[in-house]
This record gives sequence, C-alpha cells and structure tokens, in this order.
Amino acid sequence: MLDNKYNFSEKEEKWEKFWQENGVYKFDEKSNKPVFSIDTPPPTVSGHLHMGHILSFSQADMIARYQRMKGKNLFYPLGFDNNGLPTELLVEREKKIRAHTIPREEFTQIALDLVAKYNQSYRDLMVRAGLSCDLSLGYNTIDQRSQKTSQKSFIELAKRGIAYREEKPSPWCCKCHTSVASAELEDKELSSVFNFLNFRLADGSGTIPIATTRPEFLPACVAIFVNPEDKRYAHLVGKKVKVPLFEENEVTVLADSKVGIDKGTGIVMCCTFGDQTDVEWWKEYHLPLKCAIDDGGRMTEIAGKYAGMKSIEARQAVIEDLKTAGYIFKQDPIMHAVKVHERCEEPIEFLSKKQWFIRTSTPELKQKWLELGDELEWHPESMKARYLAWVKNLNQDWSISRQRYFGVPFPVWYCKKCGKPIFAREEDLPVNPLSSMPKEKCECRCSEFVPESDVMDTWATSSITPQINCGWVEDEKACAKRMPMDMRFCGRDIITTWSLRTIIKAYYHQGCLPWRSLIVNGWVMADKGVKISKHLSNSKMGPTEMINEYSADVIRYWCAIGAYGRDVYLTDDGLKDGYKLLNKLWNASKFVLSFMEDYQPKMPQKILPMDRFIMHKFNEAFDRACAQYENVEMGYAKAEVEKFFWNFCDNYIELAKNRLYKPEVYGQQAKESAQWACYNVLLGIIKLFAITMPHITEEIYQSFFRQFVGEISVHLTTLQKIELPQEQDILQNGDDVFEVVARVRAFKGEKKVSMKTEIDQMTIVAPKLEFLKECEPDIKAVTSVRQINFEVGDFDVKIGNPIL
RNA sequence: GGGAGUUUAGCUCAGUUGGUAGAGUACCUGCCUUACAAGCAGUGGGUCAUAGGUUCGAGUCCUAUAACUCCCACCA
Repeated sequence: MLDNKYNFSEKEEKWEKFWQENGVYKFDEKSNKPVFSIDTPPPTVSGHLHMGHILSFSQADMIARYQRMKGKNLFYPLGFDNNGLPTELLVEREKKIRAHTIPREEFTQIALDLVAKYNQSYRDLMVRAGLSCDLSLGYNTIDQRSQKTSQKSFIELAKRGIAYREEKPSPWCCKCHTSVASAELEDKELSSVFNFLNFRLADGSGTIPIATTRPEFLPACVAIFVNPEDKRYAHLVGKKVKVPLFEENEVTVLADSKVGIDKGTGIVMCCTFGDQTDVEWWKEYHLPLKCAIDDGGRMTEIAGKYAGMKSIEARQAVIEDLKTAGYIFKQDPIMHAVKVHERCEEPIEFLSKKQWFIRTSTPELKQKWLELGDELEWHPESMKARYLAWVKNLNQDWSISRQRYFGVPFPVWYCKKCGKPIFAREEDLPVNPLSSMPKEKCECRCSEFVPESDVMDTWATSSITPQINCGWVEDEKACAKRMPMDMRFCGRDIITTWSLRTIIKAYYHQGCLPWRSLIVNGWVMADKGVKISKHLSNSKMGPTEMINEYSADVIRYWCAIGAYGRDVYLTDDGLKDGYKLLNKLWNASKFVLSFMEDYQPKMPQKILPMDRFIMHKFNEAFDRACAQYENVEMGYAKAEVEKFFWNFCDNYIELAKNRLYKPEVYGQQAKESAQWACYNVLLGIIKLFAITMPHITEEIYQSFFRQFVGEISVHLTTLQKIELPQEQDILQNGDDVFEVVARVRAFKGEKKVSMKTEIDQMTIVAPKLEFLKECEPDIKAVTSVRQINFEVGDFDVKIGNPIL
C-alpha cells in the first residue's frame, strides 16, 4: 500500500500540483457554506522572502485549513505589494534605468513585467511551503484595480475634508529624494563631533557658548534657546545674537523648557530644520523659515559661499572657517543616535513641502481608534496594549505624499490661476494627472491646470486591501456586506503602521472594522536576539534551502510551535521533532493499512472495549485540539494531536496488533473490531494532521481513505468526531489497562529482559474488575503474561516471574 | 523617560479558575519486540530569577528588585 520509505521531495511536489490543477483551494462563489475571509498581508516585492514570511504565512494557513475543514468557504487571496519605493529601486537596479527619465505609464509597465517574474517566484515558494491560498484571487497594489481603489479612497477623503494639503516640515530623505513618514524612520548610532562655538552678542557685551553637531545649519539659524529655569543665562533672554560666519544675521535669545540645562552648554541654536524640536519651536514661536538644504541634500544660496556643497562637505568647510575665525573653542567626538530612513539608512533631514495628509490625530479621532482597537479581537491579547499605547501618543496626521515617480498617482490637478484642486471623476479612474487633464473648467473659469506630480505612499494603498479584496470599486454595497473580513495576520512591528491605517481607512469608508480578528505572529530568530533578515548574513536559512533539506511539512510542523505570537528560534534541534513525527506517521499508517488490504469499512456488531476506548480517547483529543484552534493556538492544537498519536502508536497499536495479526487465535470478530477502530482513528489523525502537514497526510489519504470518504482531497474533508454511544468511565478504564501494561514493561526493564519475554502469572488488583476482565486477551497478548488473576481492592499489579 | 514581553530540568518550552512541579530533547540503563534503532521500555535530574506580602496553602495573585528582548520618546 504505502511505500517503504516516504520520499518527501517527490510526493510534496506531486500533491502541490494536484491541488492547483484540481482547484482544491478555490473560493466557491456559488457555495452556500459560510465564508471565512482572510485579508492576507501582501508581501513587499523587493527581492526575496525569508523564514519570517514562512512562519507568519504558515501559522495563518493553519487557521485557514482548520476553518476550511470545519466547513467554511475560504476566501483566501494572495496579493503583492509592489507600488512602493522598494519595487521602484528593484526595477531601477535590475533594468538599469532611472524612473524619472521615462514616462510614468511606461515605467509602470516595465515594473509590472518585472514584478510578474518576482510574483511568480513568491507564489511558487508559497505553494511549495504548503500554503492553501486561492491564487486566482491575487492582486498587485500597482495594478489598475488597486490604483483605482486607492484613488477613489483619496478623492472621497479629500472631498470630505479628511485628506488635506498643507505645507509642513516633515522628514525627508535626500538620497531617496522624497518625504518619508515618521514611522519609516529608525535610529542608527553614528560618530560625530560636538563643536563648541562662541556666538557674539549684538550689543558687543560678550559671547555665549553654544554646542552643535550640525554647524552647516548656521545660515538657517533663526533663534537661540535657553531654559527659563537656568539662572546662568536668565540675563540673556531677549538679547540679540550674531550668527557666526553669517554675522549680518541677528537672532533673538528665547526661553523654553525643552532645553536641557545640563546638555551641551545649556544653550541651543534653533535652525529650520535640524530636528523635530526645531520644527516644534518654529511652529510655536512663529520663527522665520530659512532652508539651508535643498531636497537633494545640497546647500542652498542662503549658505553663501557654501551653496551647492553637499551638507557633509559644507560641515567640514564651515568648521575650518569657524576655526580660522576663532569661533570654535572646543571639539568633542561623540556617538549619538541619528534618525535614518529605514529603506536606505541615510540620515534624514527636515524639509518644508506641500504634502497631502489624512486626519488621524485629533482627540476625537484618537478616541475612535482606541474604541475600534478595543472592539478588535487580538491574538495574542497582549498585542492590543501596543496598539493602544501607540494611538494614545499619536500626535501627527498621516502624511501620504511621496515625491517619487513610481506608485499610485494623486488623481488631482491644481488650477493655474486660483490653485484650487480639481479631482478626477470616478469613472475615469485610474488616472495619471501627468498625462491627462481635467475635462471641465475650474470655477474661476480658468482652464489651465498644474498636475500633481507626487505619488501616494505605499501605505495609502496597502491600507485598503480589505476594500480591494471585497470589490469596493465594483459594488459598494456588496463590499459593505463583506466587511469586516474575518481575519488579518501580521508581524508585531507593523501593528502601529499597517494595522492602524487599515483600521482608519475602513472606519472612514465603511464605518466598521476592516477585520474581526487580528493575529500577530512572532519573529524568527537565528539565535538569541538576532532577527532573521536580509541585513544579516543568515540567508543560508533561506526558505527554499530549508524546504529542500527538511521538507515543507517539517518546516510547517516547526511553525506550529509553542504559544502563538512568541519569537521562535530556528535550530536543527527544533526541526528534528518534525522529522521524527513524519517518519512515525508514515510507519504507523503503513503498518495499520497493511491490515486493510481487502477491508471495507463497516461498523462491526461487537466492538471490543479497548477499541471503543481508543475511539473515545480520539474524540477527547479532537475536542481539545479544536478548542485550541478556535483560540488561534496552532502550536497547542498540534501538541494535543501529537500527544494522542504517540499514545495510539505505543500503546493501542501494540495491544491491537496481536488481534490484527492472528485472527485464527483471537477470532475474526476481534480483528474486524480492531480494523474498525484503526480505520476511524487513523482517518481522524490524518485529517487533524492535515492542518499542520498537508502533504504526507494527502499521500496517506489518497492511498487508502479517498475511496471510502469520497472527497478528492483530504483538505476538503470535514473535521468530525467518531460517532459513538456514550459510555461511563471508558477513558479511565482504558487508561487503567495501559497502566497495567506499563507496570509489566517497567518490570521487564528492571529485570533487563526483552519485552517479548513471557511472565508466568500476575495479579491485577482493582476496585472494579469488569472492564479489565473483558480486556484479558489483549492484556495477555501485549504483556506475554500466561495467566492473570483478578482481585478486588486498591489498584495494584503483582507480577510473577519471567520465563527464561 | 514611557510601554510591552520574557525568566520553570543541561537545552527548547508547557503549566487554564491558587491545591503534591510537566513534556520533548540530551544524559544514563536496558531491549534486534514479525511498522518504525530516525524505534521501544525505563531511571535520574528543578530553592519555578531574587526579596517581601496576601492565603490554611503561591510557579500561579500583589509589591519591589535584577537580567535579557522589543516598541516608542529623547538625542542641540
């Protein structure tokens, strides 16, 4: 029946092909089964997937498989996020072109062609890893439909005043040539020099010491700040100070509590803009705006002789000149954390530009996000706290403009005369304003327009995947009915960005949550504290390599580990257990099925006690496993099934195999009874394990069970308990029999004799003997005890002598 | 500075509402037993991070402390 050895690489690919060819995972539009919908987070297309993706997707896939086998109609798409900077950089790198040198449509087409190749490799790997997505439901965030959805969302929000355009200083990456959201920044420790300068007071009454790491910002200096509590400098407040090297510029000394008295000299210069604090002071004190750096990171004309230099060159030049002119009195080398753009690790600047924002941070809105976060079902529950804490601290609106070329364009033009924005009509979407013009005139009767050249940040589109999935642009009412979707999964690092923004969009558009539950997976660690990522040289643990070496089922087995949401370590030891289980499952199935050659499953007239017991025991494990799956604990669910399975192998099969082998000794009825139990229990195990290990279970199902069950794949069967009449104390009674067997095994171990060694006699003492007596032939067979005596009393087993 | 998590056997981790500390693995001792030696049976091994508290009783609840991890804020 089954091959002697299970050859995973051959079988796994065979069944993956089978599932795709037979549409096993297809969403059925016409079905009247309840739908279970998953808003799969579209992976960013920037090169390759890593084990973190496999962990996250595999864990979610187990929920999908569980729900499917519980009779749900799965809506389980696999989309790709490819409208953002990472994809643009990928295309530029691979095709050796510069995005802004060719028309946007053309570049997008090149990107789509290239991305198709990457999508296919992602898809192939997802399939190879055993995921059960419906590949026909996929989308690209750069495709026409996603663009249309995203533009429709923008227009609707803009018309409602929720999206607005404003000039605001915001983080800017000079390398990527775009503004970036504060959530896209990270800290990097860099070495720098603290320069101590003497600023001259305008009235000639002396100098004041100021320390700075960015002296190239001197031309943008607009004020000096001291702490109002600082008695040393109280007399300075209100005085005018000359800016070194730019002495025609005089700025005022102001007092603000944000100044650290013991930091540097306790006096700070405020430039527009060196950092976030400068931005806040600039706003609060209505300071003038002086831009010393342009969007390419070069000094502007206000920098005088330094104009045109890169900021870092300018810094050196300025320091030299400061030294020559005698302004510098001390230089301290320091290490300090600098905000860098997470994509390119380049330090960011603050530049003031006109940007589109979405309102998210008023107290009323924040209250709403808190309520929605509370309404959402979180797994694990503790992740909610992160979200709530983040929302409470939210103090900026969501910036969605990017000064890039590739992406979803803003469908808007501005009137040349009055500046009023003209939005594209919905029926014309998607629109690229650079290549078309509004059909109507502006209210001011002007018919000339300036197109918006910015594109939307990728989050603006990836936050509407529920609307893309639910067909918002095709049918708003149907979409509203389909939302909220049932589940979204994501990593804990993007709760605050992706999840919150998706919640915000669903609230603005549909007035509901995007999904009922959010499951937050942990990270794959290469070793204690080392996250697997492409930045580290641990790509030998790439998913393809791992699957080829260990099999997809073993990798999935490992993915179902421990409590959901915790970080997991990827080690050889961790994979060994899965390998062992696969091997055991294969051997046990091979063995059991070898007694089923001509078997036609049929409930026998009489089922022997231990056969009834093992089926009840299965039902108990089944309930426990399902409860764990309902609670999004795939690891615990798997452990429940596994625990039962090893018990089934080591105790039940050992006991029943005598009856299967020798019907001439134990009777044909006894064999059929064992066959019935084995058939039901093995099928039940195969179905439960199909959630974790879809390949090997399919092979076993196809080799035997399919002919009786009927469904073309084990993954389309329904999880159910074995139908059995209630029976008092059956679980306890059966466990007692196993206990007797364990005592005899321990006895043989102590005597250092083989397990098949016969024992002359033993006495079983128990309060109730009826069940044990019924099992006498089984006990005798498995323990090789010649004669058994029974006595009423407290449970005990008295064992005689081995016959050597 | 704010928030979250972790700390239980050599290792990886369970331990629901408080009631005699569990599994796997490793180690050790046996066993070729007609599915599986990648197997089977069995032994040993823990001041549950530390210090207090509540309780008849604390791994579990409370308070503080320590170590490690992550997120956020600050970084002139």
